[in-house]
Amino acid sequence: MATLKDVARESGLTVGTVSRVLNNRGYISDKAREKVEQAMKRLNYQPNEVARSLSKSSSNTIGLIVPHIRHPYFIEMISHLEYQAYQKGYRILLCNSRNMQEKEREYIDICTGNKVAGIILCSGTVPVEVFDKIGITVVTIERFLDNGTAAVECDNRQGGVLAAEKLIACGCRHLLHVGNIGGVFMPADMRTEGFREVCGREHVHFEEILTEEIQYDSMMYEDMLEEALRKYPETDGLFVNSDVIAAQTLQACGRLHIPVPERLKIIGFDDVFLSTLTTPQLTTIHQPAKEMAEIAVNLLHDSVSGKVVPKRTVLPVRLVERGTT
Amino acid sequence: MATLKDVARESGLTVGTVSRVLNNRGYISDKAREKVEQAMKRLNYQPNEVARSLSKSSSNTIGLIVPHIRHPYFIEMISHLEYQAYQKGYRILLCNSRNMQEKEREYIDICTGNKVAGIILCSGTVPVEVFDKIGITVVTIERFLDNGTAAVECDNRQGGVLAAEKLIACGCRHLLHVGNIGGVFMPADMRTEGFREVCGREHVHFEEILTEEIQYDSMMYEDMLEEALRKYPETDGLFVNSDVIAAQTLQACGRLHIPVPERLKIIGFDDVFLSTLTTPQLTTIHQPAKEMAEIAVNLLHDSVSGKVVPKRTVLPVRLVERGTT
DNA sequence: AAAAATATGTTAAGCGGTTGACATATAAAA
DNA sequence: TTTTATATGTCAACCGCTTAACATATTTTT
Repeated sequence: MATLKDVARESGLTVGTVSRVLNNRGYISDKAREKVEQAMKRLNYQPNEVARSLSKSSSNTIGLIVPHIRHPYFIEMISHLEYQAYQKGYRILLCNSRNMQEKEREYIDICTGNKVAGIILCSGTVPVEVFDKIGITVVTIERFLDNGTAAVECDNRQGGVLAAEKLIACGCRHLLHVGNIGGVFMPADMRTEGFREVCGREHVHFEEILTEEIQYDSMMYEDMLEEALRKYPETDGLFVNSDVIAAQTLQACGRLHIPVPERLKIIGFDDVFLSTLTTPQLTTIHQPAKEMAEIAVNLLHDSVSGKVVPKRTVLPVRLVERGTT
Repeated sequence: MATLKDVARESGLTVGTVSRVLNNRGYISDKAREKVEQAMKRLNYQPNEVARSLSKSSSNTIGLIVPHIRHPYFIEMISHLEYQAYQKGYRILLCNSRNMQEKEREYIDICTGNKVAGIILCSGTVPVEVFDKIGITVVTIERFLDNGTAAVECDNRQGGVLAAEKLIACGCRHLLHVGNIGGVFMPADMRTEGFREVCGREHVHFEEILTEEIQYDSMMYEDMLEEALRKYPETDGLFVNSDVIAAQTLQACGRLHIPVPERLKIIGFDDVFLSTLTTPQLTTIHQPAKEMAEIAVNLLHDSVSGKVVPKRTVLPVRLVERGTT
């Protein structure tokens, strides 16, 4: 494999000049640039990114920490983030915390050890202090770190509001909401707030169920939903915190012979690919994942470049009506 | 950030000894190991993987090249591969070729530039020669490189056989198969072979449709399927090359008022998460993604370690019967 | 008691690119 | 013509870890 030195020799220039060309630094004539490029082509030169990273003590890799690769929401995020990162010359080091503090910690160490440019954090099992110590730029997506870390989120509260309003407008009077387990605060918890607010204002009765982590990890919500629908048989409107839950609710409804949307209306959250593949298709709250990903990468890039970045970016959601309402 | 030198000073030993401890090389006494570990803990030492990779001119990162992150099949693969890699001390550099030769080439360059330990290739838009040149260990999953590269695949032909036999056993007499577009050979093409074979042997009439890349990339098969079902209205048994296609076929059937499985039976392929979320749930050919991922990582690891590895590993598939048959 | 195995130290080159200090040469501007 | 901007060369340190060569000391084995 050819090195910078080889390119210097081949082009009749020095490493200094070649490096200048490579990094667009200082004075370079078109002639020199041309010569260097020719030489690189002839030698099929491939810069050694590892050496580069070492000498700059920073790579162009972004550590992407998610709690769950297979969860449709994170799939969308990963996909969009990869694309945005690629566009800006970053690579993605994929870190799956599996919602376990230990694994998340290890992956954080791996990120620092690999001198990532920054971390995009979609997981949240680790205390803030850990991030304070490592001295790496972090941007969160739909997570909250209480130390001023730049965060990108969607308007979760508004999502809850839209869902409740829609269900009530559809004539539902016995609502049920499946939200996140308490514990650490997450932006997604605000969905519940918005939902409660509207129900209160409109004097509509509602019940609440919080999902456990084990369900989140395994994406097995079916039994829980079946149980819930048995417990609250009068339920005629359901707002759940993800399309995965909504899809599994449909399965449960099938078993319980509850016609949707006739006897039960369902609204999910995220608007992922899956939501158009169920029968009926899911009415859901659209989360602008693409834009969130783009903004997250931009924030990271700007932040790494020393720019001042907004600490909080909230993007609008919207209701997408399909077949379950 | 503490360096090896700091650890050496702190432990009262030399870099040589510390490095020996870190890499489990040469003679080390338990006392020395203890001292080093204590010092590392006190200094909160984190080895600089970049420096390590530079000096070994190889990192512990695996370049994972997929053609499509959002496609349910690759999601499963990515998820399993991440886990297996993590278990063996490898990281994942996520590369999405988007089924474009140019992007795949670029990502290959990125992999070499980043001195990945090896590449796991689930994409296949680039000619073999490219891989011959780069001198990096490659393992393919469900792809074929005509240069002896180790490949992991499932028994695709058998999958086609099982599907055809099942449909025929269910009484279907007008079969339709949706397979891959021609062009480059892929193991998945063997599904079609197996299917044809059984239909021929059993004298059952069948039609074939090949999907275009644009559909694969966008995962928009619905219109195509609707058209196909219009073109072959007598179809009573359908075998498609992925669960995504099967799920979208169900949507098309909904619009065309074709009852499944009463008037049309459908068998998908892959057995991904999605297949239990449609209505009815998908009968499908189970691909042992977890095992394939594990084997792929093992092959890569062994191959990198200089061991001789099998050039071809074929894993069994099985029919999973659910609601569409 | 001699030989071999074990354990650590010392030193320094090497991985490949970055960067700064300083020198020098040419072209453009004042 | 002098000054200034532009362009390149030279040299060497540095990023942090690995590794080989060689020396030396302590144990263990024969």
